[in-house]
Amino acid sequence: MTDRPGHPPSSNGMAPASEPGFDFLQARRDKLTRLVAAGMDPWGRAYRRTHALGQVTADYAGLEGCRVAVAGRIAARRSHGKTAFCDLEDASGQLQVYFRRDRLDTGKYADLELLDLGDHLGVVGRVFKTRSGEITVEAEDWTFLGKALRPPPEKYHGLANVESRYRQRYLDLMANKRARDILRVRSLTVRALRDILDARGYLEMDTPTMSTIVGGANARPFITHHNALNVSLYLRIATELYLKRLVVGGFDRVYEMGRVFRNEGVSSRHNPEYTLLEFYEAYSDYEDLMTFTEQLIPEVARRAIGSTTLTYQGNEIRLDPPWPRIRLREAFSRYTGFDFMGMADPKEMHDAAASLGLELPLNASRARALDALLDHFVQPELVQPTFLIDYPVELSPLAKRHRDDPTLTCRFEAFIGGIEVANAFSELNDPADQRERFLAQAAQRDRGDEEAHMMDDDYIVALEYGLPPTAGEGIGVDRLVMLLTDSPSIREVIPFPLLRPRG
RNA sequence: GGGCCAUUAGCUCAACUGGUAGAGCAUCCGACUCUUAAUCGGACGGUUUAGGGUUCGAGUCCCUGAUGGCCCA
Repeated sequence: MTDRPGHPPSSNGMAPASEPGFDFLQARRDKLTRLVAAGMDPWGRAYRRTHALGQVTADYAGLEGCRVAVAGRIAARRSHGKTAFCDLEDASGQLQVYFRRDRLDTGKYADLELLDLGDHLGVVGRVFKTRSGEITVEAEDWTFLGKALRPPPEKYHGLANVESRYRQRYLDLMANKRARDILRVRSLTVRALRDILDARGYLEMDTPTMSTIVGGANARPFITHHNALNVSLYLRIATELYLKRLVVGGFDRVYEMGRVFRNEGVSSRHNPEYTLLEFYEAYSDYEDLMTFTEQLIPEVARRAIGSTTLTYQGNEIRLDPPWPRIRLREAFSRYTGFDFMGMADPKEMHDAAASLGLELPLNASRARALDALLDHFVQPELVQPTFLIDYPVELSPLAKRHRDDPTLTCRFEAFIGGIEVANAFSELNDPADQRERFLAQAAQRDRGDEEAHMMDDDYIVALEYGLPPTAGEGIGVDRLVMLLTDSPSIREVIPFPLLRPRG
């Protein structure tokens, strides 16, 4: 191998020469070698910053003329012969740095040519404003903090390719401020939910992710295997049944915010794993939870996005209470013109649905049919926050029956922007009724409904020890974040959504 | 699972009815002491998602596959 002057040996085994973009990588590897030759550590050490980049701009009045130490990723570079500008970027924002050859030690200015977009840089200098008014640090010294061996995405358009954005989320975050903002709102949302529940006297618990029976929702589970015990285990689809066991045990306010896993298709509203908040409080009922929910959600919004008014997909939504409460039966009448819940005959339901343009499977159970009708005709209409209440018992195998109509349950779902955000009910605590409901579900399972609830004898035993009157609620955290960030797809609010592996 | 659409340089995008694959950013070389999508001059960069077919000739038309998006189930 022949070395060109100033160009060290190129082959360092870091990537095959056949890889696309090889020349881009090679140029950067060469610079890395030259950095080492110039006595710099290409991977850096801790750097003591006096200010985050955003702080310098925010506190300019107090910092003008002061010496600061800042650090960030090089987002842009403009060099002019004997001067140069760099835009640095960190989590707090951006800041321009100004380099002058006559203000830096010998060689320090020339060494700037070893920097690439994407590298990490520390700079010490005084804060000033340029002629055009931009707050800038004039560098007195700089420290190399970390090499980027690959170029960042295009600086102006960012990274647009949807697939790359999800597969290489770090590039999306690097290039697109909106992606960073969405995940920041997600974090603030999670914190707000925890803080509010903690303040209300709740304890956060961790229940099993793997167990031999799943329940608490209608969904197909993932199956895994424990080698030492030689048993198949399911990944949880909800936290409900364990949390209620904790209430039986005497914790009267508990919640869990954690990942649940549902073995279903992937779509803009479904990721196979997602974050579910469930909370249970003894001696309350679903009416109490409605009152709580219509306060909780606006408060979360206030803390996460600073407002209780938001725009979701073009609709302005006001979250402030009170939210209207509509009986499910009336909602069907209002939005379809048919009293679907008053129909006993499956044929009648089928024909009425068909006249609205929805073909129900002829063998659909009443529960499935109502579910489909709700999805199609009611849910999309519920743009402003709305509680649908009093669901039929077949749709709600874990909810307490209504005192004055035992075919209905004390249950609500909250919808905002056409998205189901919360599902809650007064918990069924009659073990005999619970057993019957499980048996009814088991019968549906036998008829081929893989999403029907499993029989859980151990849970029945727990109920026999006495679950106090309790109200429980589940909130889809991802969907809530979609609303708060005006994201049409759940993938936007999940840092690393599931994608099919590349062949 | 079904339908429709997309995939072109590292990134963002062009390329009309089939006729030599281009630009901007980035990179490299050169100029430039307040620029900011810096500017100016030059250069490098392509298995057009993969495979097959039609054709004198395919980024473009046809078939099959891959991945993604939207809609439906």
